[in-house]
Amino acid sequence: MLSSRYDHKTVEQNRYQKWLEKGYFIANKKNKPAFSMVIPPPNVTGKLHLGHAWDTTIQDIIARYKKAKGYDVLWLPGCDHAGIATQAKIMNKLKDDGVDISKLSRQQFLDIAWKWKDEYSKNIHQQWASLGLMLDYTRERFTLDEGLNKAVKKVFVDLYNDGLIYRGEKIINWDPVQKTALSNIEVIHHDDKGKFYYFKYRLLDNSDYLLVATTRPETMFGDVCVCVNPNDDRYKSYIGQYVINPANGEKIPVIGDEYVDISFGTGVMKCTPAHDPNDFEISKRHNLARPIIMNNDATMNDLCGKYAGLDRFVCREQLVNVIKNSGNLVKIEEIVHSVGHSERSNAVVEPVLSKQWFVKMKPLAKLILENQKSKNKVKFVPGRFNKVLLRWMENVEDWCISRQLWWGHQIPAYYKKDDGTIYVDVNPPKDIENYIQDEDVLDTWFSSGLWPFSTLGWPNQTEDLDRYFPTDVLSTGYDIIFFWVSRMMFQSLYNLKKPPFKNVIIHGLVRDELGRKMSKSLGNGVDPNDVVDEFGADALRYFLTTNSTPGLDMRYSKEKVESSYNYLNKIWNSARYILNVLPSDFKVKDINKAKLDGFETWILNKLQITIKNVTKNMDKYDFNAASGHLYNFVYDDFCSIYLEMSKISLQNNNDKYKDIIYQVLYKCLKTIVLLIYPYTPFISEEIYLSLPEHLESIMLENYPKVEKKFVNSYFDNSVSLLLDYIKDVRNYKTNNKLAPNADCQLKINMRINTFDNFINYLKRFTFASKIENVEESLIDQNGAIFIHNYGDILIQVNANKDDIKKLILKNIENEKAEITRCNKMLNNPNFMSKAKPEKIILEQEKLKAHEENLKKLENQLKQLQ
RNA sequence: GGAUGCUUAGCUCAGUUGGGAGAGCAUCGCCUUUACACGGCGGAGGUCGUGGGUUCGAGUCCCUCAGCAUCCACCA
Repeated sequence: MLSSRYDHKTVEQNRYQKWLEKGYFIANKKNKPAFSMVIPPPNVTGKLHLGHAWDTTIQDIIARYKKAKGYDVLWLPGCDHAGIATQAKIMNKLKDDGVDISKLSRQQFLDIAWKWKDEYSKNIHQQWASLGLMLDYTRERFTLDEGLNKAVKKVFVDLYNDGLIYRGEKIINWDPVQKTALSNIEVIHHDDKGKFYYFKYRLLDNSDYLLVATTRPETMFGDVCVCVNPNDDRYKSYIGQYVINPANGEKIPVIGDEYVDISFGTGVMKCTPAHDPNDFEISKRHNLARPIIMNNDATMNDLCGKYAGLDRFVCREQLVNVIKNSGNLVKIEEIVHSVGHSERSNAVVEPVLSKQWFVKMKPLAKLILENQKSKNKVKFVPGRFNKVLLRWMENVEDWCISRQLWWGHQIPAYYKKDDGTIYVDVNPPKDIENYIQDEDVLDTWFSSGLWPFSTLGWPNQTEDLDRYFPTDVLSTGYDIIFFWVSRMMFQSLYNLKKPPFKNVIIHGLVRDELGRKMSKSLGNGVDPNDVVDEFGADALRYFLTTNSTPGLDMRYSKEKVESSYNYLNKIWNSARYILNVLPSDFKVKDINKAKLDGFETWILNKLQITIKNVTKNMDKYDFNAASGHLYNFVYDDFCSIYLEMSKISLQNNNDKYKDIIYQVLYKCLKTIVLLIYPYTPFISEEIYLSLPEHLESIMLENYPKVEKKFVNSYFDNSVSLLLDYIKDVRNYKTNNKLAPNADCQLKINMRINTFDNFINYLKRFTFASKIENVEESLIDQNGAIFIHNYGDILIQVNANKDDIKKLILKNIENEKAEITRCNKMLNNPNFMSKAKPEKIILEQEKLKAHEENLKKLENQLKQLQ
């Protein structure tokens, strides 16, 4: 028996532990078709946020739904080592603890990091448990574990041998705080206030100068020339001459290069090959030197004279002053321009020439582009994200994969000590003592990209790989399509010749109640733990998955979590009522449909429609729509109508029919619980286990199926009629300031078949003392008449004649408008020839009904006058 | 500069092939009726961003413009 109030804490307590102990989460049902997903591995840097809760709840709903549908479901958990983020966090903590980081060895650091990882993955496990996620922990993996390392090394070596990984010197994005290279997409561009400095680069004889504008004066120490467009008549003649760099007094040539945009700025550009990607390209064309002028912490180096050792921005300020004093500063413009920042440290990224490892992207991008034209196309939900991916892949540049960190997969490249010969292999060279392994590690996303197959045992041909790969669904946010989805796709297509998943469900971000992105600096983050504590995991899960549209952001709303909670309370209490009303010797029996009366036929039909609609939308991963159908059924059809009506039925029927009502109540309740179960497993399990007959757990149940024998809409019209009558009387009473239970007498004129007890139901819900069935509706001079589309009710109360007249006139107007509308359509040759036949018949029937109503109304109006 | 998404009730949002505008919260009135006051019943509230087009018919399809948001590329 359920307690009198829905209390999420008692419902959710210990439940997860029991599911775990029973092994319900473990995939191994070999006799069933396989269905698999891998979790997007969260970073071991902190707590899970609402975005994780959203993403994983979507997956849990799918997992539980598919399991109930008869699949052998594998949902594989794991965490990501998150190289830069984790290393930075650990280093900061060590600093705070007073540890001298400079004295830390690589191995010492790694020992600390692994302990950190254990601690944080423990937190993550706790959060997964509190959300109720159906994860198969027997297969849990970590992106830095041994198996993954084996996969990473193999992929690196294969790509290297295929010429798709190379080591080269290029301009990369340098994070001077983390002191590592970054890939292009780890750089966040946003508009910052800046300055545009105009400097004179004077000719050697000081007869003239070229005006050069720059936003980064400190890079002038790396200038090797000044460029103009050879087609620019203003400056053509300067090509071949020399000018003086006002920063260091060095003489540099003026060269012509068509890259220079004649219409931009002054039309003269300084060229700093080691600190700008475009300048680097120019230097290749003109065979220029590429001096690097900064240290790896973005302080100036020895090439910068007295500025050596100064931070780049301090240097900038001082240098500008010096040049100003020398008379070579013309003006400073305040501008807003886009500046690249490190995704993790937020430091201004310094473009700098550096030797790094790269993945050659064009051939790999081609694999994706071709796959998305083939039968094996990965289906994106919503579909537009496929285009987002393709557009990016079409323009993708080579991927810088080496990171100057310790926490990650160390690159399996070895350099011979004497001559630097490179050796790349999954195993170290035999004469390892003659080699040094590359110190760098790989970008975290390199190993995440192998996640869908490395976790299943690849490169070994394991049973799991055979059974569960490719995975069926991947769910993730749109913010990591480029980082992760694309990389998994080409890695899988390259290494396994198959796409890694069949469907990708893309969702948005969870924002705060004001629509702002949740962030630490704003302090507006909502901790899922707090929400679970206050409203329960079920309410949170329901809120997250039913208040959003696929692919769009959502706002967190405490009100809506609360409303979800109230919905669950509604289900809880309806269950409590039903379980209370069922006789103690209740046994589940087949319902003989031949013996069903109106309301039972009606509700069972509604139930079938609900099962159909919910299932249809579950299959489309449209959880908002699916839950909406159930919600309407629960509130409107079941609780507001059937449950209330069944109270009357139970009073007015014999024991035989009462038993049918019990069976129907039971069936509805059980079906509701099974349908909502994927969303809200805890409360569903609790109610399920309270049912008179049940299995060991709702997790072993099958998903409801439409029972065709109960599809029967015969009584729909009469139930609608009854409900309309009730509603109209209530409405009438409210509008006439009568108490809901005020006595009234009804005269009704029924023109359709109804069912037993129709009058009893009507009486009970309108508090009518007398109900008469009359041939024609009449206006009673003592009371009001109520006019209805299907029939008429005469409500005998003391009412104002004018009000009645008004009401009739209003109804006449409505009917006329409807008739006009119908006529317009039916007289339209295009409608008649193009519309579906059933639509035409429908319109004709409507027209007929409206015309009849109009006649009656006009008749009534006449009587009243 | 390119691309995408959004604009519907006071607020937050649904609205699936074009065929009588919906929910939650808020609000107003009535009801403590024996599942639920975390409730029930009834109501009020919308020229569906602007302007045009297609259509018998447009929140829905096409075009224009505006505002907001996001992504990509970026000029020194």
